Amino acid sequence: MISQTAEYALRAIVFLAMNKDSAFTTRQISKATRVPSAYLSKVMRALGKANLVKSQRGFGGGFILTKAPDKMTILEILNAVDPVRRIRTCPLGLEAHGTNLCALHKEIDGATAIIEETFSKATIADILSKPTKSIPLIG
Amino acid sequence: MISQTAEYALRAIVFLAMNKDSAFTTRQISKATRVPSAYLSKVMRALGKANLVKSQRGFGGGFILTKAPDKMTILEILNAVDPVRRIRTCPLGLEAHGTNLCALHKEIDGATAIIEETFSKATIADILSKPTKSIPLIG
DNA sequence: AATAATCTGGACATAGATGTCCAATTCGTC
DNA sequence: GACGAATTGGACATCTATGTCCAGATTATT
Repeated sequence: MISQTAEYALRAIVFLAMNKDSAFTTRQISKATRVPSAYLSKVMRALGKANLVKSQRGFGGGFILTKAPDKMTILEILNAVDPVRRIRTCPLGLEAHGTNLCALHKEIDGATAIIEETFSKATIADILSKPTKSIPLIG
Repeated sequence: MISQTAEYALRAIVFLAMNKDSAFTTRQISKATRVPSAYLSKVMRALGKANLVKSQRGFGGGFILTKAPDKMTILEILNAVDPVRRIRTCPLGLEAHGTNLCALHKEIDGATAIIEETFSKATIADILSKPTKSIPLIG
């Protein structure tokens, strides 16, 4: 459904949102989210480029969210690391089709649109506030 | 959204459904759907194993659907080549979570469920009957 | 200023998805 | 039965996603 990288990015963001007033290092986030730390480093860079987290180098540095969890959607995070790709032109490259998708690709794109819509409405704050038997990520 | 392999499988099935009374060879399907023929051969095998097409070897052989297009759903085809994976246990492998997904994974699995639901309701016959400016796959 | 902690960027390694190829098998036609 | 058409199965090649590593830059502390 979503890539491994996207899964990692979401875990990291949720973790930061749970502790949104302090910065955390890659190693700390890695430990809490069980994401390989070297790889997480890459993912965090991508999140930084997309302006979802800001980073501070050096001693006492780390990552922190750039905005409140209720302003941050799952879709934004996915798009930062592994963009949702809508189908805009005929995947067969048929000139005659061009921008008019056939029914098959309309259907697939329709499903993609539903996902996009669903994830655009789901904020990180929603995740944190949802009653559940398991605290997100940890124990 | 869906893998390349799944896209290819859907094209092949739709093509066969459009001509559901005769058999077509890999080469013919490949030409019509613009799927690399050697790779399509593999995809067709997978569809055969899943009992969505039956094959006939030798002269005059080829592939034909095993059932009517209105009995065949997109989900079945996806599951034949690239199964929709629901999240059933905590992806972090946290013992304490076990089968109780945290809110993040509930959300992701929820989206997966929506896709599963959508595609389980969409039959190949639906695709063929939908009014559209572009005939599926061809011209 | 020296040091240690931390991110940044990029090179490299591994694994899985995608794609190609060929020998073996099956089947219809002659 | 010989031949050509077609699938089957598996080996191999290539590309992309995932994962590891290290040198360089930045920062707080001393």
